[in-house]
Amino acid sequence: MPRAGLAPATVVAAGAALADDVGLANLTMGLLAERVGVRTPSLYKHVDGQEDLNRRIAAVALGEAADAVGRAVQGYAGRDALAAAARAFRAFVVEHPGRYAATIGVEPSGPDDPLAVESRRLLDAFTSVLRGYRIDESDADHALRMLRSLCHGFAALQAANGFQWSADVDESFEWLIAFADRGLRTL
Amino acid sequence: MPRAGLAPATVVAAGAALADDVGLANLTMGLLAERVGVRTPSLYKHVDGQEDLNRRIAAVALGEAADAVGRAVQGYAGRDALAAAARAFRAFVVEHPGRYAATIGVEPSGPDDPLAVESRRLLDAFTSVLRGYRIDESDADHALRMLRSLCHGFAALQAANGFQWSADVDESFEWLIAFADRGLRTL
DNA sequence: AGCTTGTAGCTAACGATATTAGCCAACTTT
DNA sequence: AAAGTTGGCTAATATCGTTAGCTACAAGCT
Repeated sequence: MPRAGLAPATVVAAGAALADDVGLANLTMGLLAERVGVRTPSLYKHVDGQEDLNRRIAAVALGEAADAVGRAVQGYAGRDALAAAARAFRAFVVEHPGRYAATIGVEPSGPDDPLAVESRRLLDAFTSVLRGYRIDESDADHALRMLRSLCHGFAALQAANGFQWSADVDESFEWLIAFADRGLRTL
Repeated sequence: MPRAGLAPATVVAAGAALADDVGLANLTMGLLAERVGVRTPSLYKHVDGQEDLNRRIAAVALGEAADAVGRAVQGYAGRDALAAAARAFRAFVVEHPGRYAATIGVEPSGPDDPLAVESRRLLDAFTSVLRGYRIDESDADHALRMLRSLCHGFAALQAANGFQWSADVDESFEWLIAFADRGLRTL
């Protein structure tokens, strides 16, 4: 039996892709094993179990999101930066619903946990957006939380098909960006 | 073997309470059976399986949330109504994280699905808040979605311990209410 | 009262899934 | 080439969700 040449990173990447394909809830060890061409128990040589796998997928997702947002923001400031960041974030969630779902509800075990590191990177990307506004020191944390809540809430609701009625979702999102921008400019 | 005198509603209520206690992810049929004093398979006489149970819990949660928000809003308008609604909603989510989690990702099967009915009631409660503001017809849907995203996002992030750093979470929430109020008044 | 009938609850059993134990062969290192 | 490390395998176990089929309780009818 020839070796498959797996590595933890390979397994995690495949897991993330599979989660996007079939939904995080349907991500099973058997399915993942099949995807990487190996029998189920072999996965445990690379990953510590389902919880560990989930954490690793979440870390990857947060890192990718941070990259996407950071890249999108480059060269922009103020409203343009806000719009770019929000759009990039939402695009990521829409394209990768499975791995994004893995990030919901996971808690970093400590400040050195890759999860915490990547999470901080994503936060930093949004913080840089806020630098384009004249925001009082005392408002900074609140504003950041507002942005996160807005983006996360919208993305989560959309991913869950939470917006059922009429109006166009893209239009609502643009409206929401304009709303946040106006509010941030008049603090 | 004396009968336990169960009814679907009893089972669902116990399931919701149990979800709040142990977390939705740890809500198992065996645990629920034990809680209501019955063997596992007996639950299936009242509920159609785990998915059905989840849907029913979600419907209950949405109904309760709608009641709470509707009650809180009574007698208030404008900013006061907004603050009351937002606080009531968040309080509900914080006190009932399990049943609220059950509402995320469930899709009503049709317009008569209790899930859809209760969901609409909650939406209506928030809509009534918006009536206190001078909002253009074309903005109404977007504003409603903004409100939902904000509330859901904040509640979800808090429930997941997503706010790790310094600033006080309650303070942030009040800041967020003020932010939304200002934005809605200057549409 | 006795009989009938619907059904709540039970035991037994099955299938899926995560996980562990223990073996063996394939690479790596010297 | 020998030794050691380790990735992959088969086999086995535990936990869940779920179904099948039996039994006995309770309500209604004669």
